[in-house]
Amino acid sequence: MTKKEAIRYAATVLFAHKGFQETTMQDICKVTGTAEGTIFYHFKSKEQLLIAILEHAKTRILEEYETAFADREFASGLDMMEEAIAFYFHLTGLMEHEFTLLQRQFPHQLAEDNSECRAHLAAIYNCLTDIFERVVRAGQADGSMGDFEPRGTAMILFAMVDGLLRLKTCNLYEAGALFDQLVASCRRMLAKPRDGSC
Amino acid sequence: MTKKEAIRYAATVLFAHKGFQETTMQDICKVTGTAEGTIFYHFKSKEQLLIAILEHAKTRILEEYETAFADREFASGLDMMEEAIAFYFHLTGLMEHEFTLLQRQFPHQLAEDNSECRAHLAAIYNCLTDIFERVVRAGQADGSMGDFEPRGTAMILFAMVDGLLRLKTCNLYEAGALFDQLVASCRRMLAKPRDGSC
DNA sequence: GACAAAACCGACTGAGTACTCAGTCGATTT
DNA sequence: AAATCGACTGAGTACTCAGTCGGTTTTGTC
Repeated sequence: MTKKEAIRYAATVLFAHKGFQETTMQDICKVTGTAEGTIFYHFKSKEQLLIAILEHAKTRILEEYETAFADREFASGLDMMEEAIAFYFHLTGLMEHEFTLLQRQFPHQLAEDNSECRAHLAAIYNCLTDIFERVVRAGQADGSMGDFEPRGTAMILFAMVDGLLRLKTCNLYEAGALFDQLVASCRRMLAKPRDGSC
Repeated sequence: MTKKEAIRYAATVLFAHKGFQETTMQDICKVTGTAEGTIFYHFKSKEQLLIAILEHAKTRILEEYETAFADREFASGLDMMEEAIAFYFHLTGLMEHEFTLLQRQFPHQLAEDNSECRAHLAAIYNCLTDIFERVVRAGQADGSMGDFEPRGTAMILFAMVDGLLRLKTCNLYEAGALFDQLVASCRRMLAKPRDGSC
């Protein structure tokens, strides 16, 4: 790992767990064993360091998405939904620190007046919500899901998974323990309603 | 409004939207038109000011809960669920700044090594999640809901509502627009499965 | 080995920041 | 009229932190 990568990684961990403002450049120095000047040699400001972290996270998330969903076939929309939730859990395990960071407000705050930051965040969230929208459309196409408005339903699914992850971040509940229950709940929520005629 | 209340209110708004570390005591002075010393006369430190805010939020939430749910009868668990979600949306409108603040990490961070703060947060989250647990138990008692593990189901419901609210806080989606769809989704998720025999 | 460029170092700067404290002022009590 | 009180003031203090700059080391190339 190059020194630049080490700095970015250390900053990711520290920003995620201590906060942006709460992390000093000297904290990053201590962890990586570099001098302050070195950080500013590679990243021209603390803000640019954060943006580099977000860009890297975006790139990795899009890559993981490609390998997980490109050229895949699913038995039904409901099965694809299960796969999508599993992918989300897998991703948050793989990129734990990055997701903790994304759950914080400072990236969204920076996004308000920094278009580069805004673009990275938008790419990440579009990718994550589009997965669920694709799921709903696929389920409706193959008849395994009811006729619900796709975008809104996708946002509800995303809110469920993301909300559950937040409980973990805030030490309120161990999200992983609810995986099976979550999938079962989503199946009942999305399945085509059986009409009473029989 | 007394000066002390004005300071607490201004701090709530500023902490919620700018962050704790990012808000200076001088910011609060400007908004309230007081001198710096006055803040420290009423609250012995910046941290104690935050704790006072959380205590006040806790008190109000518990009060609102009392008036909304004490001595109420519901036609069924499913109807009570709808009422619970409506209550949550109502509350987040009423105490917008407090909820934005609760969605931030710094209260949870302070809670780690401040037992007073931890107690206030625990009281708030226990109240909010207990509502949903009561809903599930009531629904199972009257037969309108399936036989799902109550605590886990309550956490999923809470994650849905809280996750949706977060989308709003992060400017990703207007949560209110999904209220009807959310309620309908939860009904399908919780309703007793009709077995195929007929 | 010579040389340039890239990478790295760490003491230093100056703009803030939380908190203090001696003192003001109007109201109430003695 | 004197004494007491408590809310409030704002300049001062000790300290922190992002960012700079002049210098040193490492690396790649001929």
